Amino acid sequence: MNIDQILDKIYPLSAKSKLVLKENFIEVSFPKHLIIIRADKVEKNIYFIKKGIARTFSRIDDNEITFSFGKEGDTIASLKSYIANQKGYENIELLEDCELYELNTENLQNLFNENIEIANWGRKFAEQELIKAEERLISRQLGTATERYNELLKNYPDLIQRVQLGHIASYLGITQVSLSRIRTNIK
Amino acid sequence: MNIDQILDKIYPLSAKSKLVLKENFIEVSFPKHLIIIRADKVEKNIYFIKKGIARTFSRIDDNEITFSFGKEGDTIASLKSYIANQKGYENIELLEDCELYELNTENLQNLFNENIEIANWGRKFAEQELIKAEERLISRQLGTATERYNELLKNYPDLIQRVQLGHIASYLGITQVSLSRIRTNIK
DNA sequence: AGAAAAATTTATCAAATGATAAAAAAGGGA
DNA sequence: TCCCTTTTTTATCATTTGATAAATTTTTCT
Repeated sequence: MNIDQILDKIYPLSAKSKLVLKENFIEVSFPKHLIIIRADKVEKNIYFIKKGIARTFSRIDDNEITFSFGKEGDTIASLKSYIANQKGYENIELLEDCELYELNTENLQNLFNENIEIANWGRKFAEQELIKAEERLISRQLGTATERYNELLKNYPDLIQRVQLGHIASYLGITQVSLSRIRTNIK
Repeated sequence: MNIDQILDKIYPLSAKSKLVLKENFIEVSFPKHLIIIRADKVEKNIYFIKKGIARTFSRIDDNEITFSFGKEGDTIASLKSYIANQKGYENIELLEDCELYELNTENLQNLFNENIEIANWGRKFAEQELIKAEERLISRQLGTATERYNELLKNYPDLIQRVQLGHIASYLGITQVSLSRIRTNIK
């Protein structure tokens, strides 16, 4: 998924504004297992996934909780850093070798104040992330772990192939052992 | 909490832009128990709470799940309606007699395209809701029901006084009976 | 105030999940 | 390929939470 597709999906910009915004992106590659965003740091960059997959998680006294998975076209960001310039809650780990579009956000605030199209692009970006956050919140609260696992299988059949079970278990809010049990019963 | 305080808290507007935006608000009062936002409808209005308290919830085959509580200064909105003009996931019920600022959103899209300050106000509004949604998602996933109840008590001591236990239980993701049990053990 | 409705507590039993440990299977690197 | 590490499965027992029902307390309405 290329940068034009990613930008257009958020909000359609004029050719001119798009050029101005695109100047702030660079294309980068990072290896599997890299933790690209750290919970204890204020991050200056956000990323859009060109190719690969990532997961957002927090560590709570020895336990890891996975909040979301991101794939091609999705965002990798410390929202607290991006929005409030404060250190965030989440770590983000690359689960495959990834090609990313990196956006340094220091200059973005100036663009928001100068260019109304880019301001609205930023508005839509936040709004779309907000809808996704709400959907995650709702799906997490609905039904049993078994139901949520089946839901996940239905909506993201490729995820199971690309992500290890322990991460999926922590996404579902159960232990890896419980998920293994559930899978046995489904078969 | 008056409308100027609410608007300023989101993003500081020039006097002129603030007047333009404020023209779209009206002050309204509604009684306790009213369901002001319905999950099965596309809602044209969003609200800010001047006085009172509300809860956001979904009904899933006979069970109710409370996603959030809102108090003075908070927003009451069907995010899907506001952002995507589609029917939302959530019902919103007033838990007290409420005084609200009602914002009809049909004209808001035009303002976003015409006034860069208001566009940035809308951006900040979405960003702040996004941070809140993320915090809810994280807090819901952390620790046992007992820990989450104690956390809630610490952060919102007045909530217990104003909201009935069944709603708090469904917010914590447990049954009312379980919460009652937990409270007995804490004492 | 008094009656009716709603909310909360208490109790019992069943089901789901956690914690731990150990075995089996899969994956990665020299 | 082979060895070592990581991941997944399986098993056992303890704990938490759910479902249901009934009793008690609180709230609401006239």
